[in-house]
Amino acid sequence: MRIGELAERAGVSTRSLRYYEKQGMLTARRDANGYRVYDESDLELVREIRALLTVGFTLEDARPFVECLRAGNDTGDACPDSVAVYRRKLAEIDAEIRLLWQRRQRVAAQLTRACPGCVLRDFREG
Amino acid sequence: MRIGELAERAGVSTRSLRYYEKQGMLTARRDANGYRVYDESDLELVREIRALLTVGFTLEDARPFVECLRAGNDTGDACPDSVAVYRRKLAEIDAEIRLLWQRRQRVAAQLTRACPGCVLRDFREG
DNA sequence: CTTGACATTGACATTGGCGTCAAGCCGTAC
DNA sequence: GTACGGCTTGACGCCAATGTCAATGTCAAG
Repeated sequence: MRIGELAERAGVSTRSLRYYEKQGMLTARRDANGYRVYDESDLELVREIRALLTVGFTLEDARPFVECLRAGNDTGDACPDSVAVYRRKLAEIDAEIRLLWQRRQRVAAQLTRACPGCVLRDFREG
Repeated sequence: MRIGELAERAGVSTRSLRYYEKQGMLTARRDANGYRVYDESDLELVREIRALLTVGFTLEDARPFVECLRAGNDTGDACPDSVAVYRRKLAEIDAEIRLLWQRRQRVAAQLTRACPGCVLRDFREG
């Protein structure tokens, strides 16, 4: 299939597919016209990438998963590098949540100080 | 005082101060040389901005606080607009935390599936 | 006079994942 | 032949908050 069909089937823009290719996440054969040609495995690959991006992974984070799939595994997370990324991302997410929570506490404290009753009123209203 | 001293005392770069000025967050008198001249109230203002930035506010978020201080209030959050920003930021932070939490759950589920025992082992180790 | 520390403005680089043109080639249908 | 849609590459825009030149001006000390 060509880039338009792959984009359609994977639910991404053609722009994104070319971007992924430029980042080395995707490779495409070319036909006589120079048009990119993809097969079913490329579709799976793009779907893997999208699934990871939607849970907050970066493209770089997704790289080991892509390489794992390319190596012939049926899932991208069948390789130790991918599992390591899972664990690292979990830690990152936890750190972010802690940071956000601290900020929340500080802002809530400021709000309470600036406008006593505001926070309490929130709880009663919502 | 001039820009270098203000930067030093507020703990920011001179580059940042000029940027704040370009964004309309800070105004400076100029002496005969064209050099920016600041007073103590400007220092307070910059400190207010920094305090807000460090809890995750954007410069735009900080604008009502700056205007509140300029209006003669002794704290930046003495005005309703500032309080409104507090409330909005609280809601934003809560939304972010919820999103991160959902992601965390999904990643944890994937990790468990890809490597049963990994998550449990984390709890035992740490 | 020169050096050096400070000041000025302006503009480009960074990070990420694209959207959105722009200009042109390819192929098919009419 | 021409119109249309899909493909190609390339490049700029966006968001935030600076960092980092670059080229030049100012001022006090030696």
